[in-house]
Amino acid sequence: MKLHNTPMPVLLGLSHRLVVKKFKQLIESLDLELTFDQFMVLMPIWKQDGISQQQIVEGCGKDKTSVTRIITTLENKNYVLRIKDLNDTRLNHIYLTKFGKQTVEKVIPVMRQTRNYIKKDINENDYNIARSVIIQLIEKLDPNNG
Amino acid sequence: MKLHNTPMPVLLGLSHRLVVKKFKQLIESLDLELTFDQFMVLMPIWKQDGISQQQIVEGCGKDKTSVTRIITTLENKNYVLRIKDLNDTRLNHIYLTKFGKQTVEKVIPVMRQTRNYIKKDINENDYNIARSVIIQLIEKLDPNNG
DNA sequence: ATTTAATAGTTGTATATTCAACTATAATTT
DNA sequence: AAATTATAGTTGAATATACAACTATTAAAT
Repeated sequence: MKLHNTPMPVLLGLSHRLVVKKFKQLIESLDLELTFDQFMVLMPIWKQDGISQQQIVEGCGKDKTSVTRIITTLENKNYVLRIKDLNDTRLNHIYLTKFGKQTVEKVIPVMRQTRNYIKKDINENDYNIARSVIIQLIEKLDPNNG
Repeated sequence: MKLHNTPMPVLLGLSHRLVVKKFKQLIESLDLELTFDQFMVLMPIWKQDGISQQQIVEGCGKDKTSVTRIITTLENKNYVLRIKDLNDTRLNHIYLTKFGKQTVEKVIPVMRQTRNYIKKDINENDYNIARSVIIQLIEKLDPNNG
């Protein structure tokens, strides 16, 4: 596949898919029942235990529908608990179980490893420019960011 | 959502989703029964009528499973025809119908418009660096490209 | 205070993606 | 020539995504 004439949207999709694939290969060696997307949802919960689903949406960049369903999956796998707020019953608080916490903490070094692997051999300055361009794209396209 | 500490894989996923969303909004005004991913598969067929599915895989950066299924959808919508090669019957040739051709040619300007919208306000040199970094990522991660 | 609007989350439906296993055919190897 | 391997494409199952419509609850407006 010749990439140099490939439109940006295709490049973004392709690179995302390949990064996810790489991550999966690495996570496989840990023998965990966890997908990349499930991990993406676990991260904000790990960072802030008891976080609401809406806050998770903001923290992982997924649609609220996806977050709802992934949390259901995570609940069934015993990684998290979903508890209604007593004052505002629209709101759910999501907590990591002990098992969930252990799992996240096994994965984090793998995540870091993946990121280092990705960055290696790429000029650091160019890499930062690429990040900033992608962030500009997001801010431009996301109604919540611009 | 604060983006500056967000890991690259998340940024790639988020940007891709938003670009696709933008494209959809624009395509909506054309009143076509066509998704972004279906268009991504149609493009290489439009460029080379009678192309094989394997070549489409290389041309659109999708998995062969996805391509198989999207082509089935496109066939049902009467955008393309799937015809077995007479010499090598493993192989399918995919042809655009008249309707498929008309549809692609309606969408192409919208695609270009989307790309221009995306690029606008972003420093051209930075944009090119971002492209090249993403291409480096892909080449590094894709077994077929490195 | 009652109506209206906003927010948090869920569900249905259609689509897309991935992995693994599979069929069928063609090309290579010995 | 027969056995092996590679290639092209399909299918099943599990997961993820998007949109719209929905419920329930809280906040704001009049």
